[in-house]
Amino acid sequence: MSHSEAAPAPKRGRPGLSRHDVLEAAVAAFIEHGYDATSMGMLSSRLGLSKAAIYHHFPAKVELLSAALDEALGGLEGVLRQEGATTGTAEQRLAFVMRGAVHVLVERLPYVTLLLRVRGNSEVERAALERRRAFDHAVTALVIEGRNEGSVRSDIDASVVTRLLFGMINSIVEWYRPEGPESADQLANDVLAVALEGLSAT
Amino acid sequence: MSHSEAAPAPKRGRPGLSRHDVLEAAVAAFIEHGYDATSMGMLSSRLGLSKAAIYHHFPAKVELLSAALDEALGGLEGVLRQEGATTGTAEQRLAFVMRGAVHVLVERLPYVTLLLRVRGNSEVERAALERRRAFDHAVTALVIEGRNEGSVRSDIDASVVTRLLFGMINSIVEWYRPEGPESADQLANDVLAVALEGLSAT
DNA sequence: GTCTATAAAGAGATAGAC
DNA sequence: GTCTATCTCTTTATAGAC
Repeated sequence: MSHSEAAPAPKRGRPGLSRHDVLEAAVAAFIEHGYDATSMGMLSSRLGLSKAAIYHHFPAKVELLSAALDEALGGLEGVLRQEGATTGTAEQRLAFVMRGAVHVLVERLPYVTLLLRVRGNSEVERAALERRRAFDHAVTALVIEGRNEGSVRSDIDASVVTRLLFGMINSIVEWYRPEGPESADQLANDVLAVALEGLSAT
Repeated sequence: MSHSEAAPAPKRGRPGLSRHDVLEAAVAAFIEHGYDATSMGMLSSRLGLSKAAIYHHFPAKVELLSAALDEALGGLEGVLRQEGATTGTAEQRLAFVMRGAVHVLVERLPYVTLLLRVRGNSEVERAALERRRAFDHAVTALVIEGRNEGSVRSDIDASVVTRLLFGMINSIVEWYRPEGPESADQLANDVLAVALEGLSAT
């Protein structure tokens, strides 16, 4: 193991802020004001640190964004690599991916929130959008398999269905708070129920 | 009728840009880069106009935002005032409001897109969020009536159902383009179908 | 209705001390 | 690992000519 920057473990005394502390505060600020509109000065006052000190942890503002987006995308891509995403009927795999996406969204809420606000205004943002599109395509493929299998309704365009489905799931970042009454698991159950069965009674 | 600023009709010759032209360009830029991150310089180069000239049409940057948000909120509030929103069963009224929201969203796409990105970082934004919350509350009330009536499923929390429902509807701004193959009416039908019946076959 | 010029403040980033 | 000081560029907005 290297001796520099490898272990962000809380060294005793007052070692200053860790890379992770800085990233967390930055993501919170980016969500509040938008990435472009968040100045290094705002970050430094939130952290109780000078602007220059932030550059010790990250070489540029855009690296903060890049690290945050990677955190979100890694989680979503991880769901597709799990066994449940490749085993069973299309219906089972689709349900697994939806449930997994809800869990990632809840467990990495600020990072995914930031990802969903990216519009492609820089190289870093465009690269993130590209990875997000790849994830969406994988889900659309599952929806199409489900139609062929007869488990997903086929009277509506597959990509419209996928978009509405993920519109519903992604909208969770707008209101869900982990400290609230509903657990991630309950939430995932509710989302699955509404998405599959609709909101009509019976 | 007053003679100044009343009729934005295309006066002959080259009368310069209208207030509406400026607003449209500003909203497009705000959507691309975010309100705070959009500079008056960016607007002026999009319009082929100097920065100073924009101040002839709007006294401040924030007035552009205010006018745009009012356009979106006026449309949504208008749906609630129509007869279909106050007549019939809760199920019928809820369907009417959902359909109406989809139509407003499509017809005023850029304005609603901007509204959905507002986070409350200024007085103008907070006022818009307040009006949006009032709209959401009216819809939640319809969902609750639907549950009491027996037409909306009651095994899931009413506000969760409402949020998922409008999460789905609002997500349309992320991908729908009026020049595409689907009309607003078809889209509204698809949204109603998926929201009410779910995406499972049968 | 649009322009040039400018004011005053804030942006991202760097140098070098401690 | 954090600081102060500073560089250079861009920001919103205004003044005043045409």
